[in-house]
Amino acid sequence: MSWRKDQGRSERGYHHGNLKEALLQAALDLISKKGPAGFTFADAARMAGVSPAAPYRHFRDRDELIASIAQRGFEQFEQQLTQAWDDGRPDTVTAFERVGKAYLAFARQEPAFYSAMFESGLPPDANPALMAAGERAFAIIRAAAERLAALAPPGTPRPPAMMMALHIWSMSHGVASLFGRGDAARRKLPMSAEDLLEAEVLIYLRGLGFPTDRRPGATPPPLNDKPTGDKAGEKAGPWGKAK
Amino acid sequence: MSWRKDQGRSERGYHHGNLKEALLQAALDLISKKGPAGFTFADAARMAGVSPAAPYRHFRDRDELIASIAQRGFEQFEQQLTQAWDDGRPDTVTAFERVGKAYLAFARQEPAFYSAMFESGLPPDANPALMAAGERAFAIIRAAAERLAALAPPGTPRPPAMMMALHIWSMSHGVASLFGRGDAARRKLPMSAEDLLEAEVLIYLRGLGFPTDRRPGATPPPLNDKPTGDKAGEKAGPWGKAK
DNA sequence: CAGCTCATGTGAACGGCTTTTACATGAGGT
DNA sequence: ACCTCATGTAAAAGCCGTTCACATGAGCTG
Repeated sequence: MSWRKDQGRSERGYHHGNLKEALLQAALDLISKKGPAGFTFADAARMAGVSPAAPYRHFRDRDELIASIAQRGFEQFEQQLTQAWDDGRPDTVTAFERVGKAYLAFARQEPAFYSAMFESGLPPDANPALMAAGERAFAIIRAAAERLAALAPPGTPRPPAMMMALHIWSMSHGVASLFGRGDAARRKLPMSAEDLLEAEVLIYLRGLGFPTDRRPGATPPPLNDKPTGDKAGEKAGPWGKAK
Repeated sequence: MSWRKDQGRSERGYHHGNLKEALLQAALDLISKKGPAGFTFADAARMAGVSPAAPYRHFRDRDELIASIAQRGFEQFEQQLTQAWDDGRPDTVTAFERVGKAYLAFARQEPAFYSAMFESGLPPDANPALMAAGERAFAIIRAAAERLAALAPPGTPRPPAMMMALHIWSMSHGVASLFGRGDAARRKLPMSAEDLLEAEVLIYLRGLGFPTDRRPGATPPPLNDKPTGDKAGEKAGPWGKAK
């Protein structure tokens, strides 16, 4: 019984009672500390106070545990994105930018989930449920892009919503994985990852012809402006005072 | 001697003669097949035809081998980017887009290097040489952005080159890691990763005020156009016929 | 060429991990 | 009270990373 951690609150009998949940929780802790590679099945078992073989009653193998975590991550991710999108309130562009921020916030606040979702190296085709969860999360971005595309200024060609969604996703994921987590490759940045992503998305939207003026005192964007935002009052651009 | 692979061409004596190189090569093979997590030190030793302890004469531990590969990857990466950039010939915008393509091509053609560079989960601060190599590669993108920023159309605020470089990097990395490798999470895309990235960069540049017209018969972009490319002849936008 | 030295490779061993198998426990239904 | 089956344990096999004492022989020195 050397594996028995005495730290466990409640004395438990032969059966744990809630092992599956305990293992998922323990795995989350471990992954956030040591990355998905450093995480070991045995460690999770130890942390849950059971023998190294016990987890096999709940997960076929180590990969299935990680896949479960990734799936759960996508579900929480979907929730966060849904909440950020808030069905496009108060206006489409504002809500859209909020989605970008939520993406980054999730990567930062849930690095374990994020790692399991995007950096675990699992074959995505092997797990239909996992893939479906991922697609549901992406569907939020896709729906937001759809609404945004519908507002494309008249006179300009309407951008395909799917393409916009993929672009936004790649920007968010790129910023998140390169600069998003404290542990990850932190380079000296002239601005925060959040500001970086916000500027990127704004410039991109402007490239599509959306007006992106957002001064504090400004009236809400009419969304049917002239194709570009090049008019008086815009002198700083979407970036701040980056050196 | 059960580990001795008879497949080795030349019969060798007690000493391998070129073990370090052989290990790096073997590791590349293995990583491209099974990802950086699936790669094992012992496997590399087996493949090189030496005992499992031999690699320790050349690498402090497994992580150092992976770091060596990552470093080498950044060096090759820098070469490819430099070549693609070609000092901005024949014109800055064309060369800039070529850099984006080269980024993606590297991720696709050298998945093992790419994994080691960006997905190995190594602490970047622990290895100065590795970090330096990474920064040299990024410097190419940065230099290209610098040249591009200098050509910003007059009348618009000049975008900070560092920010542009970070944006381009994050787009490229985002597309590459989400859609770039055959093995990686391949979702059904309406267009290739290459086209996706190209459109993304073009839209972004247009958002900065650069003219991005690139029809086959068109004259080389004058680069001092009116702020936006919204003029006759532009009716399809940077995307193709995406559904 | 003889001899020395040290980089490089070997064998064996330790501890840890993953996974399997036979067995133990006890919660919940009959 | 009894049975059954999900859940947990113990033990073992096989792999890996890593270390250490020892073997080999390439290359220098004289």
